[in-house]
This record gives sequence, structure tokens and C-alpha cells, in this order.
Amino acid sequence: MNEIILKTPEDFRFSECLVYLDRSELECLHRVTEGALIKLILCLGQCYLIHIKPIGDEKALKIRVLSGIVSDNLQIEAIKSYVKTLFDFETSLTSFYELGKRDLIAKYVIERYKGLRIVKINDLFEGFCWSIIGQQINLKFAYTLKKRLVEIYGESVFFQGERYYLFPAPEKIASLNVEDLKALQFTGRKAEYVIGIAKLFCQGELVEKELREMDSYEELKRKLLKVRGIGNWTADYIMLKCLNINEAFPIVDVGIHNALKGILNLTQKPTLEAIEIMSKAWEGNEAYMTFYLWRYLYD
DNA sequence: GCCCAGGCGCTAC
DNA sequence: GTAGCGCATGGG
Repeated sequence: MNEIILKTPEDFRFSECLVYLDRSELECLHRVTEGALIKLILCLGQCYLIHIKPIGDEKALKIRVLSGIVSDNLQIEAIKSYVKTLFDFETSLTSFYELGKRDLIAKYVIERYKGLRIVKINDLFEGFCWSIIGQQINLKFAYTLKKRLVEIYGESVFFQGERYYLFPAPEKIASLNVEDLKALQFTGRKAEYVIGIAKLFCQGELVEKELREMDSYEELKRKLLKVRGIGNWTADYIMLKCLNINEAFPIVDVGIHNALKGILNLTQKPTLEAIEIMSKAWEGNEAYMTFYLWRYLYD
């Protein structure tokens, strides 16, 4: 009952996703060890600590439930569904890989990282907060801020000498004031944004189900941009990491710029105009292009 | 000490 | 609608 086998789709390589997941030693919401991922997840209101490792040449994943009681099929299905979402199993990569046959940049990253899938943030509230934390600061400091927030306000379980955390619930963050977060070295602005968004979640003004039902890029973006703290970059980031929008493209993202500079062997980062021109070819596959470009940064 | 970092909101035109 | 500017803070 505490071992679940999940078949993987075509074009999936767990090991490629693991490189992305293992990019920061300061990551506090999962652990990568010996080719496996260990993560505390929330499914049907219950906490499970799961251990995910590929078997049979990555044709399947073996999910072991290390902590939390799995007593029926509903829970098993919920855990499977969580993992499928996390590794974006439902998206077909056919169109993206076709792009690789006619676009040199796409070809370059696809050849190197074939089987990489967008690693999602399943918890939408976490997606909002993480993207706001990451605005205009270096990634290392962003991880530090997230770690402080999670270790103080997130639920956790203790297992074999290690503590594993969930991202704090909106109710928890909504109850804080700006000074609480400034104490963690959030800027006043970021503290306001994060608390404000927590309140919107709690008041039912940001409803996950409603956002997920909007599948038009433009409509969704308009809705996200109304939220204080969400600008162009953040809206696209959330659409990419949480909402399965293939057109999501955070064009001002410094990571994209640096990856393109490296791949194209430029002496300076490309201008926005240049990126707009080259990205015309990526239409409909911008989200995967972005994620593959980010992956390039962790070679 | 300087520039950079997975930007955003506000103002003035 | 958009160009300019202040913000705030750590990393290298």
C-alpha cells in the first residue's frame, strides 16, 4: 500500500528534471538525494512524505510513501495525480520537439535536455509567493527568503533525522503584518504583496479553480495583472509554472537573457527587440522554450 | 564601492 | 500608452 508505480509518458527523463530541482542547496521544499526526490505534499487535506525514484530506464516512477497513512484508492490516485502534475505528464511535447527541427536555438536545447519537462509548482499560492519573492533579487537571496518564511510559518514532519516542510497556507500568511516579514528581510513592498495575495486567496477573490478554467493566455494575463504585485514577468511566470499555459513567456527574465547570451555566444545579453524577433518562431511553445533555456543555466 | 539580481507601482507627460 | 524613477536588499 505504501509503494505506488506510476508509468511515465514518452519524452520524459526524470534525471533531467532532477538537475533543475537540485539547483539550490537552500531549497527547503524538497530534497534531492541519490537520484531520488523526497518531498512533503498535501493531497486531499492529508500530508504525505513521498520518495520518488525512476525504475526500468525511467519508464516508470516508484513512489514510496515514507510518512502519512494511505488507506484507500482515492488517496493513491491523488498522490499519482500530484506527481503527474509536478512533472507535467499531461502535456504533449510533440509540437515543441517539431519546433526543434526548424529553429536552431530550440534544436540546441532539445538535443541537450530531451525528456525534460516543466517542473511545476502544484500549490498555486506558493507559485504566487515564490514569484514575488524572486522579483529583482538574485536567486540565492530569494531561496534564503523562502527558507525563512517556510521554516517559520510552514507545517512540517520529521523523518529519519530530517525535517520536511509544506509551503505555508494562505490563512497563515494573511494573518501576518508587514513587520513580521520585514523581520525576515523582505522589503516592505514584497511583504505587502505577499500578504495582500494571501488575503485575496482567503477572501475568495483569487480562486484557483477559476484561474485554471481560463485557458486563454490573454484573459488569464489580464486577470493576473489586476493583482497588486503581479506585473508582466510574474504573470507569465505563474502561467508557466502553475497554470499550464504554453504561450507563457516572461520575456524580461534575466535567466532567459543569460541563457541566450551563452547559447548564441554573445558578448552582451540580447536586447528585448532581438528576443521578440527570435521568439516569433517559438509561438505556442514559449513556456517550454523558457524552461529549457533555464535548464541551460544549470549545466 | 560598484553593478547586478528570475521587477513593480506610481507619476507625469 | 509609455518613459522615467524610486524602491530596498543581498551577492559577487
